[in-house]
Amino acid sequence: MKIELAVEALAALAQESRLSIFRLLVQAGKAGIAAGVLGEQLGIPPATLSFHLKTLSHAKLIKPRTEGRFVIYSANFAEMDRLIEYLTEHCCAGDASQCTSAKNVDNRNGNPK
Amino acid sequence: MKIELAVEALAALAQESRLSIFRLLVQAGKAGIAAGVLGEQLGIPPATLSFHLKTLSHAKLIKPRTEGRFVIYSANFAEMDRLIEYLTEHCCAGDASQCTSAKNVDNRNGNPK
DNA sequence: TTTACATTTCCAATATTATGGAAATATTAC
DNA sequence: GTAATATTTCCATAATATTGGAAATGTAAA
Repeated sequence: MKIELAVEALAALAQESRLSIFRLLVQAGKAGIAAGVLGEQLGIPPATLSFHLKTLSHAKLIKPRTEGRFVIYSANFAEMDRLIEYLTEHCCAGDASQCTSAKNVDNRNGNPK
Repeated sequence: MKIELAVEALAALAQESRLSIFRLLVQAGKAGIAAGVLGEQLGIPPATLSFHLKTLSHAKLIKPRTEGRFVIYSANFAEMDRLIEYLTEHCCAGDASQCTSAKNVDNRNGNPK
């Protein structure tokens, strides 16, 4: 992943309305949620919602699909994983003992987590 | 984690210089890197660097420690993990089959990853 | 084909963030 | 002390993002 893409994805998530939208979509899974339902649940007016959905879509963090009059959005889990991988890449230069992150601690030597 | 904290952390990372700083520090592990070295490696002037380091510190993504005249910064792995957990919380409502994320697929039933 | 509904685009006002020179502060070496 | 080095604060300028009403667009049901 190039840094420009990572910055765009992070910027897309770095706003309260958009982060709320994204989390609802992550929780909803493949089924997704219609734009109008998102707006109603979060109390965001249509124009503002559309602006935020466009920002998240452009960052590839969510994907729209059309069903009749509705536009259903769902999270792009692959892209989210790529972003997380980018953030943790080469963590502690591959030496887990240099790292306090539980996730990265190799416990075969019996070290405490 | 409260949403305000998550937004602050994401906003801190959503800028090219700061994301570069953070990644260098993640790779450096506990040892960390001095402010001046970061500035030199990334070609960022002192005032600008200090502004960005303050932003990352305030979001608790990095931690400074003083060693003589130097200020050594290191990544806060625990906070990074908390952020990632917040992003992926309740993913697909706990039903991995609703989710295309390899990381979240439970393979005990022999489903393809 | 008219009507209703869902969503997006347009636009202007407002708010927030980034940049870096110069000066101030802090620490160590001489 | 005085000089040298590291980092931060101050500040003005410039750039970018957010908001939501009103109008436009797209879709489907009556």
